[in-house]
Amino acid sequence: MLDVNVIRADPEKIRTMLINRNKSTDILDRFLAADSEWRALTDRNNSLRKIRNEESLKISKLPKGEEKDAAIKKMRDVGDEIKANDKKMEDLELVRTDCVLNIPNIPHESVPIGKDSDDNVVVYEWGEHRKFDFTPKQHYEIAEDLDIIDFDRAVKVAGSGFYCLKGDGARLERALVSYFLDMHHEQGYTEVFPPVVVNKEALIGTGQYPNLKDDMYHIEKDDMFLNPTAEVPVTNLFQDEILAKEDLPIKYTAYLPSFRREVGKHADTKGIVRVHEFNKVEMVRFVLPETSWPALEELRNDAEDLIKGLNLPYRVLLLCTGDMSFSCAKCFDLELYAPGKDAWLEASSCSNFTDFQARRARIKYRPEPHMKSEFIHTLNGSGLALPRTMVAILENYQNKDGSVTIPEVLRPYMKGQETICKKK
RNA sequence: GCCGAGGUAGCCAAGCCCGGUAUGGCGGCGGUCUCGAAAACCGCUGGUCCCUGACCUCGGGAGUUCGAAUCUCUCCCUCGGCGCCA
Repeated sequence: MLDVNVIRADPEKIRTMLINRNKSTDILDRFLAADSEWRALTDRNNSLRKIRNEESLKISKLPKGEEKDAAIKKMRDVGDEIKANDKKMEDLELVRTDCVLNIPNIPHESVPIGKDSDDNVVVYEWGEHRKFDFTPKQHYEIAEDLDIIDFDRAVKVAGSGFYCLKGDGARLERALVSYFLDMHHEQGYTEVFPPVVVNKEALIGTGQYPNLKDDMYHIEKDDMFLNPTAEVPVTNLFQDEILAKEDLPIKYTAYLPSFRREVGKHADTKGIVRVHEFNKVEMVRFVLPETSWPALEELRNDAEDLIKGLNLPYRVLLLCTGDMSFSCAKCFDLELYAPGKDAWLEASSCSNFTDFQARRARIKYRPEPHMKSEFIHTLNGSGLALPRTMVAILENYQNKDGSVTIPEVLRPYMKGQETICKKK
């Protein structure tokens, strides 16, 4: 959520931003109209309340009689007008809130202006693309040959878009989670395991609600949602808090399943590149405003170190204005190269949300004792999404005989095992 | 799920029955004093705005009233007891 004062002060800046983000500017005009009317009514009610407060106190001191009755009658009219104005304001408030909750964050000046993913900028690539002396297979072929992922039986349990890891596949998943969390621990993050089910307030806090509401699983009876990303429960842990300045920065990491309905997205239906439920390790940082830009670089480095450790080729993308998600001021995607598919797979998204989420979730700090509290800045990044890391490992580490070599850093987590071979 | 007790400022409490300006303590910050500190004393210590001032704020929302922390309804949360249960 943007500061409404910023919107009022320079609406044209917001208009340009919306255009750069490929969004309609109607929302801005609706906001401005509702806001000015709302403000006028607020002022009117403010002065009416002042009168009522003063007169009510006088009434309490008047003796019973005609004078008192007349004063009460007069105040009854004032009360009625206040109530009528409140009623009008209710509708305006709905429009105002709806608008302000749907206006995206302002991109940082270093973000390239562009229409869609074609305009994203490749910052750099890392790692050699392996030369194969055979035709590399796709991950689902490898996985099915090795019997480490069962797609068909998972469908019986949950439907399409779900999968079941098995044997060394399940063990590899667990090894990856442990490796990620241990690395983050060394990078100074505190591990948390928050609830997997989140409420609407939390989703508003991080910006998934209302604009992504149709892409989440909703538990109607309790009006709860299945977590779409650990960013939601972790960031909202500090909802409505004023954090001590000396406690910042706070660095949290969490391993949590994530759920996405993926409506209307039909690409990559085969395999585990796009699925409804996937595990992810997430990093979240709560920082002082003046430190959030260097913190974004650090966060990205933390994620990159995981990939480097696994020795997977990857590239860093700087997302353009049109492709960036709603709450971001700036976002880097880390994409792993998958040679079987011959494609780049997004395994991490590292973003600075500046004060956008903090304002929605009301997370503040006090710059100096007795000074007004101010919003902190929040950042998060995947470190990393499990399925796509799994895909990249299977495809990059596959051998001619159908086996897969286990990356060295994961072997300690798998009792020293070096390869995943076909069971006889 | 049922019954009971609660939710008041950073923290702890009073006020609620019986409606009339949000009361005290702790902690924190500043000042006086001191070589310095402690103690003592004084002041400050929720939010918004068009900031000499006003309005809002007692878990959320609605209602009654000239006026609601206080009365009524409703929802949420915490604690305790009972029931059910992996």
